[in-house]
Order: sequence, then structure tokens, then C-alpha cells
Amino acid sequence: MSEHPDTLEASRVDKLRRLEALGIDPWGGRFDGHWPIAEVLKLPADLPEADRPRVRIAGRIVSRRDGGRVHFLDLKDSSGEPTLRELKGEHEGTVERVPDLSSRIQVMVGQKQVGETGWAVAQLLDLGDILGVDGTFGRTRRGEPTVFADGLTILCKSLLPHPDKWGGMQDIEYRLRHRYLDLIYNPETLDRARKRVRIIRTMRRYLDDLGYLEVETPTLHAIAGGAAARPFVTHHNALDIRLYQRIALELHLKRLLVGGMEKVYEIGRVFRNEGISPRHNPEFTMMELYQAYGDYRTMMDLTEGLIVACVRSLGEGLKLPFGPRTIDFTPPWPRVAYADLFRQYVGVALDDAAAVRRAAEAAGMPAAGKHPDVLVHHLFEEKVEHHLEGPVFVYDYPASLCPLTKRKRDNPAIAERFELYVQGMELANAYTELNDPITQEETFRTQLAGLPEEESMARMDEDFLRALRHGMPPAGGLGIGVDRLVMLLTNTQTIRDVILFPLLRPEK
RNA sequence: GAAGGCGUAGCUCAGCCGGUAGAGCAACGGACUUUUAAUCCGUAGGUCGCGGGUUCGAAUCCCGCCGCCUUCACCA
Repeated sequence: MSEHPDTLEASRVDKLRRLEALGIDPWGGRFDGHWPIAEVLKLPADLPEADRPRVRIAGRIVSRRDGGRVHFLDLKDSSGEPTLRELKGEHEGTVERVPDLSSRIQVMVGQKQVGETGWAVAQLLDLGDILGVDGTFGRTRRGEPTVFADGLTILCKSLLPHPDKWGGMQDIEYRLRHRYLDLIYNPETLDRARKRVRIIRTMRRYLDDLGYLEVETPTLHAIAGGAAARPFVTHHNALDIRLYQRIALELHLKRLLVGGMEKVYEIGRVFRNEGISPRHNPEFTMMELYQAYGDYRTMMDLTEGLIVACVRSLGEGLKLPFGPRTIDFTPPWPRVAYADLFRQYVGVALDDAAAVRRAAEAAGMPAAGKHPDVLVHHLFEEKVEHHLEGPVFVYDYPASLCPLTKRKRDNPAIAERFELYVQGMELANAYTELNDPITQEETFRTQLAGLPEEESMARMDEDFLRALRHGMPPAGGLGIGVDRLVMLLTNTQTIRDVILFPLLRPEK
């Protein structure tokens, strides 16, 4: 029991040993019958002392004020304030129990009230310890709702100091590397995590109610197709084959359409071996959905209903703040043709190859040797996207950008595809699925001829083509970037704050 | 991958036109039975991200490396 332990940790280990010397297990165990702090706070607090209700609570010590023979602790748990909320719109009449933020309550520990051992324990408590408390609920003289303890149970000793109760956690790297502390000390982190759960749950419920089947498809692919992205490469030892982490869900879900699953979806992780930015994490969550006998118009209606349901599930109305702006999700959302936007903001027609080339050169883009549609797309990203505050559906894309999409019957240069833009971000991507295996094979070949394999959206996939040859019903398909949706609905500017454990370089 | 910024005590931060490191909270010892940013007295805690250079002397100036942030590139 050194008087000046070398480190903060040593001081806590010292207390741990002293607890053990008292015959107390500092790591606790089963602790039944405790109340959520939020429920305790709802009890009548102003009863005469003799009539105070008995309570048992458990939580983490987040603040401490010692005063001689009486100590005050603040205990925090994850109970939040449960509220019942009636959902409107698509789920009219449904009542959902919505837990909000965590709750904290003050505990008074008096020497007389907790007894000799209890008082000895009280001297050995630190910020960050997890404590069980038995006592009665009332108010202090200052009117603070308080549990007056008569029994203390150590449930876990904390050996490392927690962040400052005032300064809190500011350092972004520290927060990301210690997300568990971030969750405790930055309420908005827990709030975002819970809103994410609620959004995804709403998505599932909405689609389940419409009869879509949720499926799981492989994440290890022999050929990483379905999107234009660089995959992570891995290796299967027993089979001695190269495998890729999936970059999209598309090709397996379409195989299920062939197999007669007429309405399917999957919510799952995809992996892309590309840069990291405030909008990109190497692994992220996609929702992809396919519906037989639908087309991209079907998907537009569905997308609007689905996202509006997600917005409503947060209970904050249809106008949500995002940075300095407000996003108004009130349907119906405008639908604008790609070509019209292009003409409006670039000033030329997208099928006028010479004009497009001049516009690209005027914008300082290297245009030599590039397919006109590639230039069109670059110009669109450069000149148009940032105008799309949205939500807005942009539809009918140049066909050569969309190798898995059915062309318009009356104009094979245009593909039946739309993207949903909100705040300049592509939030959803959908098309009328190409179910013609002959055209599909041609598209694969022409794409492959023009681009390095890793940049091609249409990696040749013979097995997928074989599935198409057996006959896939005409269908609409939709993909939504779940992380981005959560960003937009929770006013979060960086994807790292809607993913609990974003990728960081290892320390040291 | 490129450019710019940042990295000081457990946490939050000062110090940075070179003179050998500070505060608040946390911690340790003591006083206090109704505090709530408790207060008061006392104490301890830092290879100033890592390595090298310039200098009599470097947290401070220069170079390299590592990590984080921002912007750009790739992409959703």
C-alpha cells in the first residue's frame, strides 16, 4: 500500500488489493433485481423519509463528491428514458418503444447508513467503477433526486482512469480508438448508434411487411462483381484458391430471382479496397433489393416510401437539419432526367459528342482517348452533383455507364437507371435489371475491352451469365448506402461517426 | 497516393520569435454527514509522438519517420 503509487493505474490496483483483503470480489457477479435508473427517477421523490421506496440500481460511477462522512456519487446506466411513440404513415397505428439517452442518478453514501464494510468499500471507489447500490429513493436538502445507499456492491473495478468529467473527450483519434469511452462520455455517440439501429430495424420491418424475403449471400466471392471497385483479396487454404471480399450484393441476389424468389433483399457488409475519407470506409453496409416484374419506376416509389419510413421512425419530423442546411424529406420528391440536368448545368446536350469533348477540355479534364459517356459522367460529377441538395431522383443514365441495366426500348443509348441524391451524395442507386444474357455477355466483353479489369464494373462472370440463361424475370433492383442514410438522418458529417469501429491504422 | 495542419501529465489545454515545462480536472495524504464544476491545506505526476541535425543550450529552428485531421485523387 504505497503512499505514492507510481502511476494512476498502480493506485487503482492497490485499491483492488485492499478490496480483496476485505474479502470482496472486485469483479462482481450476477446482480439481480436492479431497476433501470430511468424508472427510479420516475418514482415519487417527495415522500416522508420513512415511506421512501426501496430501490436497487447498478451503473458506472461518472462523478464523485466526497464530504467527510458522506460521499456523493453519480451513477450512470443505459436505461435512458423509454417512451412510447405511435408511428404514422406506412405503419399507422404501430406503437414502438423507443429508448433514448442514458440516465444518471445521484447516490448518497453515508458512513452510518452503509455500515463498516460498506464505508471501507466507499473509500476504495474510483471514477469508472461499476457499482450496485441498494437504498431508498428521495431528495436531498438541495432537492436533488437521490438514492440514499445502505448497501454497496462492487460490480467491477476500473483500472484505468476515465476521461475528465469536464474536459471530456475531445481528441478525435482518442475517441475512435476508445469508442467504448466515447459511448459513455459523449451522449451523441450512443444516440447515433441507437438511431442507426432504429433506421435499420425500420428498413427491415418495412420490407418484411411488403413481403420481401431477407436473405444472406456469400461475402467471399471467386469473382468480385456487381460494382466498379477494387476488392480485398484473400486466400482459402484448403481449396488453395484466391477469393475476394464482396464489393456488392447484386449478382447473388439476381441468382435468387432466377430461383423464383420474387422479392428479396439483403442488408450486409461490403468491402472496397479504396481510399478512406469522411464519406468512405473500406467496409460499409449496403441494402440491396430486387423485385421481379418491377422496373426502376417501381423502385423509385419504393425508395421514397422506405426512406420516409426511416425518417419518420426517428420521430423528429420530415425536415431534418444537416450541417448548416435543412433536408426536407416530405414526399413526393422531384424526379429529373439526367440529360436535362446535364443540359442545364453543363450547357450542352449529352449526346453531342463533340460538344461534350469541348466542355470537358474547357473544364480542364484530360479528354483524349476517353469514351464520350465517361466524359459526360465526369462532367456530371463536376458540374451537376453539388447542385443536388435533394432529395431528388435523377433518372435515365447514359447506357455505357450501366452494364447491368436494361436499355430503354426506344433508345438503347439510355439505361433505365436512377440515383437518389441528397446533399450532393448518392444515397440510392436503382435500375431496371438487365435480364437478357446475350446483351449481358456483350456488355461484359465490351467493358472489359475498354478498361483495366479492376476498374470495370462488369467483371466477366460466367456463372452469373449461366444463371441468366436459365431465365431471370424482368425486375427492378435497388441499392441504398445505409451508412450514408444514417449520416443524413442523424446530422453526421463523417462516416466514421455512424460506424462504431471505423478502420484506423494500427497503433505503433 | 499528393498537399496542408496537428501530436506537451490519465483527460482538456497553455507555453513555441531557443535559456532546460505549467494550469484545471483526475490521482495521493489530511479536514468536513446533504454535495452537485463541493471547498480548504499539503503531495506526487512529463525520454514535450519517435529518430537525427543546427546550437554553449531545442517542447520551441531544420530534416526524416509514425499517427490523426482536412482537402484532393479513387469511390458509394
